[in-house]
Amino acid sequence: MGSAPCCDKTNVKRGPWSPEEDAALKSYVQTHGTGGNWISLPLKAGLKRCGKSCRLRWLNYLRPDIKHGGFTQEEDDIICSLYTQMGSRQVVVLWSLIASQLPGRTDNDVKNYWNTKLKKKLLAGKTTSFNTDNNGGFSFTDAAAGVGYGFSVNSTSQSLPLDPVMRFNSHPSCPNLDNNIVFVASQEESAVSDSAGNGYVGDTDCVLVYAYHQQQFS
DNA sequence: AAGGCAATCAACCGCGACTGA
DNA sequence: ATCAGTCGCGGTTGATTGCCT
Repeated sequence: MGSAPCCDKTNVKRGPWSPEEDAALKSYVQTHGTGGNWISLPLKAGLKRCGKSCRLRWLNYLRPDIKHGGFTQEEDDIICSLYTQMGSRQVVVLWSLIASQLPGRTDNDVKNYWNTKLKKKLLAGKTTSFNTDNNGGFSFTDAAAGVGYGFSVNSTSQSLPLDPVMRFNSHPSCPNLDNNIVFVASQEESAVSDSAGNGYVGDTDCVLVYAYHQQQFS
């Protein structure tokens, strides 16, 4: 059972907001507040918009404390640092949590900034590849450093953990990278697992990972 | 000048979580 | 305990802008 639609999509305006709509929404919220109900707000404010759209517009653009413009180096560092800590522990990145550490920035801002700028910035630096085979074996290559590690599954390594990071660290020939591996993108969603060892499926050709050390951001 | 392409970012979508009746 | 309504989130899309040829 999915959620009930929040509005009649045939009767709401979509797409970019006009200055008039911005003014109407801003004026209404500043005068009356949201009333704890975004769904009924557009009607009261005289807007032909979906309540969710109003909420997003207010939170991401119209709020008085929103900071517009480019990110500072300090903000870059905070985002990278938090992403590193989260990315190695879970598949879903909590953009709202990262944004909460950056006054005036929204989760949408941070997410966009990461996807368009920071991710590429890191890729241009120390890039690595993570390859798996059909038996659960894998290799780890750091192109920038010109170093590669890996192993094949055999009778003695079958008991390694499912989680690729744990498996990597469990293997005697591999360095213990622990928090410094971050799973950023994969060719198959199923190739990404959480650090608890759940859900990793090694049926993909290659999982791209970034491995970098904390001191890069210190 | 114009067309193609890539980058950017505002906005939308879908779904799980939460809350109150 | 259940259910409907709403919120809030991450992921994705698409319009716009700017650059390059």
